Amino acid sequence: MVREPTFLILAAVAPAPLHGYGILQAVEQLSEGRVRLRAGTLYAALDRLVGEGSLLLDHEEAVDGRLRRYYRITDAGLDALRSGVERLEANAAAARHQLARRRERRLA
Amino acid sequence: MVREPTFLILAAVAPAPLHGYGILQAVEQLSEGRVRLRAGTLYAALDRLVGEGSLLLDHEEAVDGRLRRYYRITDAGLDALRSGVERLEANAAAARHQLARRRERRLA
DNA sequence: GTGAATATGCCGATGATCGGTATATGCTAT
DNA sequence: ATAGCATATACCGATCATCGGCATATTCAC
Repeated sequence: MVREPTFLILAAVAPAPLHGYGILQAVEQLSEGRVRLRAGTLYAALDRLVGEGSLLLDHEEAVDGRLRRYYRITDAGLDALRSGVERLEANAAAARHQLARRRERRLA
Repeated sequence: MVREPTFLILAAVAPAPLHGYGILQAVEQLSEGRVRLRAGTLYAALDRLVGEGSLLLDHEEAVDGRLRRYYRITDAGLDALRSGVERLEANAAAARHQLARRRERRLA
């Protein structure tokens, strides 16, 4: 399964191409501050996701002499993200069901 | 974050004490066949979860000369499971939101 | 002029999971 | 009878994503 940082990186890039540092901030917002990516995690994940075909380098932009490398999500990346969403929801629902079974058992 | 196999193990044990092999089968059912735990993953996770205080050894039972070791979830384990559920749901919702933003952008 | 934000990237360590193997019993089909 | 499968626990080395820290360079604010 795709892990939390990778999942949120894919989610961050889904709407439109975004550069590394922008992804860092987007992930923090998306997760309401719960997940602050380490730079090492981010750039390693970007390389890996490009290698897998989930992302691709869209273009590079120089802003104030600082290079921005924009990544775009691919169809394969979208598939991975969508199936990840379904998987998270299925696992959450299964766990909720188990917690409900526990409550029933407690009352019996 | 708690990973998928660990999360499903906690969910499996939530309703009532269960032994290792029973957990293996419960996780497979809970995940609708998507997750088949390796024995190594399972027993290592059980030891780890007991060490963390999320599970504890409830009792041992001998059935047909085979020892069954029953594990029970603790209050700390329930807290971990519940916050895991919320986290999965929040991440799934955030990703769905991003996918919707993408669709809006495509149409514009 | 010091520190924070922006921006990318490398590196070693950690740790959960994978995949395989070992051991032992009981059941079932050939 | 015996080979294979299910039950049941457990160890082992390998993999790999993430963590945590460090390096580098520029711009902006105090």
